[in-house]
Amino acid sequence: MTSRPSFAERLLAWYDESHRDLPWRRSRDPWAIWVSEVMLQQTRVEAVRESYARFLERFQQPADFACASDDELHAAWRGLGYYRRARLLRDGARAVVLLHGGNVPTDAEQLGELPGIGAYTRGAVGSIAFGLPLTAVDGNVERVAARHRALRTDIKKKPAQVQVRAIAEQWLDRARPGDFNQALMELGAMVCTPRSPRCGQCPVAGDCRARRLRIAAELPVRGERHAMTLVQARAVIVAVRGGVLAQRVPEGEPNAGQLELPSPGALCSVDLEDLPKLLHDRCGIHFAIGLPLATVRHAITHHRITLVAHAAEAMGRGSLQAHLPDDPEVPWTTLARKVFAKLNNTRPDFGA
DNA sequence: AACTCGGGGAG
DNA sequence: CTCCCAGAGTT
Repeated sequence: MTSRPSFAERLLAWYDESHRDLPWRRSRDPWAIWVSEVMLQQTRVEAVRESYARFLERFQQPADFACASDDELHAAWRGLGYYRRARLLRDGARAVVLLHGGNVPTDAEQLGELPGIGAYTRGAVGSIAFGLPLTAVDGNVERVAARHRALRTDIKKKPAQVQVRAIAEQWLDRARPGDFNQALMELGAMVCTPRSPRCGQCPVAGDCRARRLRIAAELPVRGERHAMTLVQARAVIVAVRGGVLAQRVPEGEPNAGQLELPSPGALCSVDLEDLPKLLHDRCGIHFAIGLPLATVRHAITHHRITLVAHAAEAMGRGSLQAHLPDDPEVPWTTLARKVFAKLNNTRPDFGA
């Protein structure tokens, strides 16, 4: 009786035949791989495509990014979200400069000790850039493993995580670990998708338990999600020479360090009558509030924000500074940019 | 173990 | 609308 090709053999044959030609798959430079892996954390491939080449051109080596300013960092990361990832990547780049002479360490343990590099990124960079026999378990791998073995326990809980690790370890092709890890993720992204999996195209469908049980689309099992919190926020638009007044988002709040329109906070529900006092508390300035100019919606983590931006005049400036609304180098929050975009649509003279 | 961080595209 | 994505750090 001839045995079926191994899981890795079938997967790699499929990958060699049909994988996407993505920019980071054309490089074996550990810094380029690292950057791509961090950008891809919780972020779609198409969103990363746009930022990736530009980032690497601006920051060709860890040492280049290690000395980036906060505003440079923000400009390079704009549109990707999770800006903390970028700061951790910079921390990691600084550690590489300080501890390893500017070269990404080829040792798995040293790799894993760098800021921002957890188990997944260590496995991805180590296997892809250096050929180390490490697994790289991400959401795709969790899903493929849960389905192939019909794991019905909560995929994010410890027991399932341990099982998925063991399965990936067993599957891993130690001759081509980097290609294997990418192939597993490619399968999750293109075939074993969260909804409507394309089992007919799957190279390992033959021994997939979930498919045999016809429960592939129901796996993996996830726990209850955090309920959405509705927020009715308000902000003011104060047009001055040189742009509009902006405040820095304080540390400890989402988007810390970026610029927002003066407001009691993007996650703070506000009645119109309370707005002047709350603004004074936050900015130390008295504002005369005018009519609403724009209403925009935005979602951040588990908050659903409806922001009303009012025309206003400021009695003094305090610590607020004027910035140009449409300058891509200014670290406006996405929420603020949505307001500007709306104003440009409804009042075409606004940006000028 | 639970919670936090952004944003957008698919279904 | 809802869900999920090449996760990691903090508490």
